[in-house]
Amino acid sequence: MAPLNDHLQGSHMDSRWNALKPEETSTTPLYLQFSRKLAEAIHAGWWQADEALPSERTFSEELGISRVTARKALDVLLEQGLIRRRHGSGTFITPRLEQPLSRLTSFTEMLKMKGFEPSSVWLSRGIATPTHEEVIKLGLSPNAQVARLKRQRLADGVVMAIEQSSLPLTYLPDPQAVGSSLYAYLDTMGHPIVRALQHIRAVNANPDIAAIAGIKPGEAMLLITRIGYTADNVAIELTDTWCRNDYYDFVAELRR
Amino acid sequence: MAPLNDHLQGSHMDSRWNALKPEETSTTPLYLQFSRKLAEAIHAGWWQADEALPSERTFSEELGISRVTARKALDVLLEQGLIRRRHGSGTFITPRLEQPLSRLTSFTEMLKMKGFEPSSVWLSRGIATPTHEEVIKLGLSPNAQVARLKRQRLADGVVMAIEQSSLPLTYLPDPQAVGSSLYAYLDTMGHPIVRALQHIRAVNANPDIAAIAGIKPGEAMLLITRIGYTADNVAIELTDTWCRNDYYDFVAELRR
DNA sequence: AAGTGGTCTAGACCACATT
DNA sequence: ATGTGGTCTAGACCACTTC
Repeated sequence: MAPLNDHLQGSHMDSRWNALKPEETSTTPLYLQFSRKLAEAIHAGWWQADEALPSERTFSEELGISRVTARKALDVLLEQGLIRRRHGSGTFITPRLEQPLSRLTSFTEMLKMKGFEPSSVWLSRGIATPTHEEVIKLGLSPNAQVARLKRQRLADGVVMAIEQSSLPLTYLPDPQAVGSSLYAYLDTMGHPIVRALQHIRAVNANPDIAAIAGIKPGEAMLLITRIGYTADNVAIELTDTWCRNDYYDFVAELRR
Repeated sequence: MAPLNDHLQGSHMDSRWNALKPEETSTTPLYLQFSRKLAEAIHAGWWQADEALPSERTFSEELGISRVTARKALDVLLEQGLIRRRHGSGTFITPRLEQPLSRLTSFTEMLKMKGFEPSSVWLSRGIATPTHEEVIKLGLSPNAQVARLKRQRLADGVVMAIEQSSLPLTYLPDPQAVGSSLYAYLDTMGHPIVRALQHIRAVNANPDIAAIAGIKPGEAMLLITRIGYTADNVAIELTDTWCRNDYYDFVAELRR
């Protein structure tokens, strides 16, 4: 028991252990319950940056779960970049400044982290005959039609990106029904997108896009083409996002 | 024993099991040994796309390792997108077409996958006084100097990218000593880079870069700024990579 | 009903870091 | 020497898919 931590070992920590304990009634896996609760605790600032968490064995004993399970929960947070492990030394909170890591920080996530308020404005929503690209990438039959959605993405009122999505009409029969979140709508319709492939490349803004985005034609933009798949591995979403490079950049963390 | 697989269960599979068995002498963890060998086997085409692998229990018994260990090895390949699991059904090879997934496919990786032969040509290697950006991002002291390396990245003889790296002179005292791989050199010097943050954004090519890259000024390029960290979490590498957008694009897979 | 992946346990040993 | 993360085991039960 390190003396330095004594102020945390009394009733303070007792109530904290309780907050981390798994619910008897819940059916979700123990390690997921614990990993979520621990993530909340970290975000709530229970520990300082670079401060060591309780050891895996301590978690195990205090929470009444096996060490393997506790460790598996920590694996999840490690994967998210929330914590780091030092062999023989301990498990540590990743400093906030270095946290924009994880896989690929994107879209509204980054904006929210930077403190912006994201919003969006519909430019058009309707039904169209698919382009050649859409037919191929969405695997459409020859006469099928697509729902096409186009909108501006704003942060604090400034246009940051233009987004155009196409979906087979069979999956989105009424484009007008989509609220502010396409993904949320697909969830409620029973066709959630669970996986997506994103191609990221650079393009010069064409006059149309430039006008809508409020930049000069020819300016470099990031063009992200996303293909979204359902759990059945069917491609049902093709989205192009033109991002203003002066407001947008992507951060990715690589490890060896 | 499914009759359909009988042709794989005889001597064929016997020799295969041996190829997957861990080495008695090796000190590397069992699950890593197995995961590597299995990855090789998959790339060697032991199984077809969408074909089921042997079950976790089968691997466990045949290889003399516990199921937990076998499963942990499979976790690694799952993470890489090489396999997929279907609860109650089995573990399956990911079709090649969908494999450019993983985290973020980049640089020479993608080229090699597409069958190109990567190479590089030095444009300059020397010592310089750091820019303001370098001082800040590398945390240099006021009078420190940097080693600066600049090169063309080619694939099958065509320029695909321009890369400029800066490192504190203390970590790279002799820029001329670097061979074809900066990372390999740093490894041998005892300062391996284990983690890197990459910022990806779009820029218009300036005349200098355009000339070297063989494109028109103003063309959109991907600019990747990478900061590489050692195990001690010290930033020792700052690299800008300008990528020709007609040859380069990044692919990332997202999951929910 | 049988086979598969998904979760969980209790205990063990090793390698590394700190003291 | 002690504590920590890293690996490994043998066995168990559940949930899902397939037949």
